[in-house]
Amino acid sequence: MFQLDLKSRKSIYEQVVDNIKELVIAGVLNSEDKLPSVRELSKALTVNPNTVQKAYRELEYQGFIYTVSGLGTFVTSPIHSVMDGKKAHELQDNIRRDIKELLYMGMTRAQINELLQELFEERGEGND
Amino acid sequence: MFQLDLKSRKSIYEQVVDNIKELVIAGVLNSEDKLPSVRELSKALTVNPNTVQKAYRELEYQGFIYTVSGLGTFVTSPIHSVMDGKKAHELQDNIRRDIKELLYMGMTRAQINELLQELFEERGEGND
DNA sequence: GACACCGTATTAGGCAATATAGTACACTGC
DNA sequence: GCAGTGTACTATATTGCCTAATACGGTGTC
Repeated sequence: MFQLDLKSRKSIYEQVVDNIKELVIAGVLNSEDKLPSVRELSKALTVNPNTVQKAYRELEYQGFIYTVSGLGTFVTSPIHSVMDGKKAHELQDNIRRDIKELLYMGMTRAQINELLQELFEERGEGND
Repeated sequence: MFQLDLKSRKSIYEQVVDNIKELVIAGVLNSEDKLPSVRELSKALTVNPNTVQKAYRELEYQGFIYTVSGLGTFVTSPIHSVMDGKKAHELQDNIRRDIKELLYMGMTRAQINELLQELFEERGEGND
């Protein structure tokens, strides 16, 4: 499914969270898709089931997945996690902080606009 | 100088790093300004001198400040920390990741452009 | 009901990072 | 010399992460 970087400063469960989040956002995992079970994924990654469980709990808290006891865990449809105000705020604050730092380092406004342009094109976004 | 949030998930030294970084980027602390001494700031924040020292070491590593033994620590002129490739890359990756997440959550391209617009205006930036 | 699969909870221990405390050393300017 | 600066070191307590092992309850199949 994905690889772990044991040399990373990030903890394992954080890496699991980030990787799955990316798969969902990129559309590799779609709404209502079933995720690997805790035991299955823990075996595949050769980590402890508790570690995977912690990652799933975090992903559920963030609204990306939901679980049905006895059945498994599934990808939430995006409509359910729409604009959780607090989270959107945090993301925007992060972006603001990072862009300010890039500007301080000498990056130009044009270069930043270019970065966004590439992102939008990559997603085949419209103009709204 | 600033306040610490002891309830935060962030460690103390990280909060010190972030706060000082913001002061530098916002222009509250200017190039060649002298920072409070390790002992002075640790007393003001009622934390251990070692914790402040760790924060200063990190800020020096990131290129925001420099130290002269026996004299103190000072703000680096921005020209010295220009576009450290690795760091700029990390920042851009962060921005990419956060914007993708915002788009997934339903934020529109227009709203994101607006966010940037506000940032640029706030800084009184030109058009390049 | 038996069984296999799911998520979940609990307890325990090891390890690393964080923060504290205290002490010591080298450098600079007066 | 002295006061102020950064820096280094040891030791300790606390916290978070990760592992290990075990147990419990829900669901679907037979």
